[in-house]
Amino acid sequence: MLRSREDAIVASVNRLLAEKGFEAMTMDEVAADVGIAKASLYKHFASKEQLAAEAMIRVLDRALEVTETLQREERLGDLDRLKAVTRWALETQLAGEMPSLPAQDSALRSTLMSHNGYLDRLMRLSDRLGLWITGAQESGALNARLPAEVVLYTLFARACDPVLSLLKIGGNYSDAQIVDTLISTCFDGLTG
Amino acid sequence: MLRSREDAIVASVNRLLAEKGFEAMTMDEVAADVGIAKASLYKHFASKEQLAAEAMIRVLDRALEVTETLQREERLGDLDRLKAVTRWALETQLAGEMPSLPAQDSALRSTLMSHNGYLDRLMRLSDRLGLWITGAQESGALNARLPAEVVLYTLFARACDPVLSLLKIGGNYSDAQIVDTLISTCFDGLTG
DNA sequence: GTCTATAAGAGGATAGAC
DNA sequence: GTCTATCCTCTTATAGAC
Repeated sequence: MLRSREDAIVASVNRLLAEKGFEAMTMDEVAADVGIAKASLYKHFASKEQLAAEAMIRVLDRALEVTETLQREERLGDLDRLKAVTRWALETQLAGEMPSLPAQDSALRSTLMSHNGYLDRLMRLSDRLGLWITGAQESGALNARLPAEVVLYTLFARACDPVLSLLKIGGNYSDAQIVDTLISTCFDGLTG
Repeated sequence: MLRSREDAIVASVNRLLAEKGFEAMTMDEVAADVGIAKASLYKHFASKEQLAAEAMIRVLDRALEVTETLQREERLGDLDRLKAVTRWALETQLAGEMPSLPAQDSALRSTLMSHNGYLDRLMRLSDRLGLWITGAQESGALNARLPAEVVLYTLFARACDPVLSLLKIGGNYSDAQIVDTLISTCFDGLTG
């Protein structure tokens, strides 16, 4: 019961973070969205930063599940796997479930960087993606002149790319078209 | 004299916006950075949002100058021009002079969307880039299956791409390497 | 136009009863 | 663990003297 209440809180936080970002999200909104008093939030989580960290952990866990499933698909090449996990991230963003954190907020960053649960998951995910990246580079499917670090950062950034929300707001394309287009521009570039 | 004072204010705002973003920048910091009292700021500019709009206008004016210079270079193709203006944007970001605004803040967005000076410049820039985009697509230099809107949004987004600051923080690459790499991933993709 | 001082309000976090 | 009520700090913006 406590667990499901906390799940509900984190689910609300996740959605609000995706919708408005960390700074614009207020603890009053979270409490109202969950349907409890603000003070009760603090019985479950120590701070707004901790709440954001829990939401990120939830997303990282889902990403790790996705990568594990893709790893088991033996008919897939490493480039296919990278595209598939990118597709999952774009679809998650499209569904309004990809929390967006500020790139440089100091208070939040220091909380995240000292949060072992978060760091552990982030490193496990980075390691797995790193293996796919070097694998795809060795097979020639990915540009081998790009440092693996650049590829990794690019994929993480594309998972939160504001281009998706601009296209969504424009309303001229279906969700599937948006995802396909962004996969194409990310991997094949604008020159195609 | 009034003009140069206001120039100094906007220059500080521009730098602070690039460094910390709109929400993290405070009017106290701006006043301290310029070296005047906070109340004096409000004799020049009505609000924090107006200040951000002025900083954006300054950047858009510089972008328009860059595009005009590139338009006059007759030996360049449209794709070369698009790459050159993207390069300028990345170098501006590297120099800590590209203001970063939140993608979805409502108060700021409504100020910007009702600011004629801002809107006018944004549309003039978009129009010019739009001509280059369709030109490059017609000559086959740019993927003609991509809607011009997608290309335009992608270029705007890459001008503020967080990947640049991640690579800069990492410290493993020179500024020139970072810019070349991001131009490459943007136009040629990760597959190369 | 610049300053000091302060209003006004938002938002994170807590006290203390139940 | 939940609530109401409140604290406290930060930040935007303004008042009013010079």
